[in-house]
Amino acid sequence: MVSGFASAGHMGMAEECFRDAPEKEDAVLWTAMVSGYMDAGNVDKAMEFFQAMPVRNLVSWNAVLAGYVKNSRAEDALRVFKTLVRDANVRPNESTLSSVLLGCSNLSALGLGRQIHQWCVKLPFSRRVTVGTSLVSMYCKCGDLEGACKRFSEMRTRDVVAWNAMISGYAQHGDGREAIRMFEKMKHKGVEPNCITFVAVLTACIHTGLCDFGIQCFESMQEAYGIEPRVDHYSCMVDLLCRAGLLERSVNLIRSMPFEPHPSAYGTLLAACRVYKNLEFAEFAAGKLIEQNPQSAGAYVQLANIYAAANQWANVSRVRRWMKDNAVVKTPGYSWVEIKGVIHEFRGESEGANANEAQ
DNA sequence: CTAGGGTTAG
Repeated sequence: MVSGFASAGHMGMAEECFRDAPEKEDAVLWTAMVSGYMDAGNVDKAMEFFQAMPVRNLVSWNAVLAGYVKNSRAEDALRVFKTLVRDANVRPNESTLSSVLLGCSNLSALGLGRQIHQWCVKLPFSRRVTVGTSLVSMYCKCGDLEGACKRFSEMRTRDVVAWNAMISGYAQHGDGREAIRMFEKMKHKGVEPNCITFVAVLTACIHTGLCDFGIQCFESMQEAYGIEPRVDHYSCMVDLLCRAGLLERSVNLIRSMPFEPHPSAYGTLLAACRVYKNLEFAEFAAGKLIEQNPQSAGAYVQLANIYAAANQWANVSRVRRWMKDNAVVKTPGYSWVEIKGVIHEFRGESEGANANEAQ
């Protein structure tokens, strides 16, 4: 019940249940509170519970480790990992390693990642898929693509997740063609791609400018693999089409989506409209963005700039009035400089909906 | 109760 409330984000209820529990020594109960608060982003509360635990097991330690990483506190995660290895009377397992390697990735701490890699080779479970995949991912994110390839080739079994890590690694490093080659190889080996595979492949297409192949993938994921595209797939497609200058196709795709697109899709479109000087679609994209977030200045400014570039000054002032009517708050820009030990702060113009001087 | 893979604009 405690973990039920915790996973639903009702920490108040979870805490009530926790207090009423008959067995106070139960590590499972305490760990549910720790991970519940970690998931809710309340690291301090989570650690209060962890410190107060009468009995800790490996899962409790892993919950703290994973929680720190999730809440972008990788340094703390690594600190906990050191104490875990040194003086906690628990032996790390796969999930310990996954979390700590992800922590290394977030810090781009390649040296430390390598050290942990060397150290974990000796462990009995080091050859499992999960550990291998975590290593591949860590090497990719720390910029050592060669290291990632080595780990990948050492793996005895490679499931979808392992392939996805390698494919997206190539895609992230701008080697879209190699990513696509891996994708073909994966299919050849009989591993079924899943929805995340296609996000990685579409990303690779974006980076490599392979518009037609991307469209082909998008279609085949539905027809050949029965995977329904999600918001992220649509976002990739919008980006792909926009970069190729196919604005109309991109708008049609957005219109055909069975759900609301991610706001960034409109942002991508708007930016592309500026490049390709398309006023009609710019109005459409900016309108949607403003509808979703009328107080934010970004879309108005973009739109006004597009009109200005087309010498449509009447429209520029229309956008300005529109901004005023919606009481747009422009977050003021700050800058500071240190002169002889004194910090001088400057604040940009904050009021006034002057679309030209913004940006 | 913990734990491996994911993207894009400016």
